[in-house]
Amino acid sequence: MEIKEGVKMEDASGNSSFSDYIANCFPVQSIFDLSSEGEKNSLGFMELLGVQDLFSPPLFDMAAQQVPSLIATQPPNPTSTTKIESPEVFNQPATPNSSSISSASSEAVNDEPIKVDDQEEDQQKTKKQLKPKKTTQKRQREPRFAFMTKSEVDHLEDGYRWRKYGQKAVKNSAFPRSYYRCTTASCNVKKRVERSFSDPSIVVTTYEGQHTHPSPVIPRPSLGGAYLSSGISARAAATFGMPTHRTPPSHCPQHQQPFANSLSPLNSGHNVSINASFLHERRFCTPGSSLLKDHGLLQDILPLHMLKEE
DNA sequence: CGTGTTTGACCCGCGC
DNA sequence: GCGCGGGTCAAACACG
Repeated sequence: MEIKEGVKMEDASGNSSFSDYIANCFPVQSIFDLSSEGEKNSLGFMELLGVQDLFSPPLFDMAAQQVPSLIATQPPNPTSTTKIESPEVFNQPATPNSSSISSASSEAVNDEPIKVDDQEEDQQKTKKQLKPKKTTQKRQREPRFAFMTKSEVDHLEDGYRWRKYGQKAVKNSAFPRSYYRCTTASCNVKKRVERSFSDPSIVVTTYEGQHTHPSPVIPRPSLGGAYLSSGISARAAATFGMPTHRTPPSHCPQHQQPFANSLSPLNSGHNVSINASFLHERRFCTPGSSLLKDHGLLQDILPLHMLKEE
């Protein structure tokens, strides 16, 4: 059983797709559709990842600059995109080995990058429920990203600790939706986990907000380990809820294959983007590969050929 | 005892 | 205004 993930567009504000989000070892598809307000959304991918404060700026400046443009220019793929149900847009697999259905989600209604103010607002809005006082300010939501993961388990390991705070039955779905919140005190990241109505084997994990902290689960392991050795890869993956090998779940034996060659939609024609963040994983797919020299964090960000060029 | 889950109640936004 | 559905709270409970 393989895990297949993707990112879907929450609320279907757009329909451009990253149909080839992740292929080979970890076939993940995604759409980081920033449409509607997306074109003017300056929210960098890494910012959305919540890693902007966690890693060295140059690398992520690059990614943040390139990724949105890729997103903006990423044309809808009529051959691989299938609207299964409205309003959410799903992506049918474009490749045989990538059966993940995915689309990207961002509810970044603002073109402003996420700032601390947003987090404060988020805290306020949560408290607001307890207080009868109602502000006239319309509730603002964090950017959301949804991954569709083909898995038997609902709650996938992503390196972060989550506390379930609610569960609701979903209309038109036999499967309930679970609500999780990052257990870290200062972190407001939430995620929803639900099974796809159209395909119960697919788990839709929707992340909302950004982690304000590194992944608390299992510190960086030694090189050559079976787990991620890259904080970036791990965090990037974890931020998006991508299963990593940092915490190989016993309940998920071989489901979670390392993802490599990932995020190809972001990657198409550019080879620079978040997908490179998962490049590292490939080393686990092909451990014998001597082509991959250790470039440290850079290797997690830059594709191999770029490293060679530099 | 600390942490996480369950679950009914409540709040809020939205459409009619 | 009302009802519906989504989202959240928080007490009770389970577990290691």
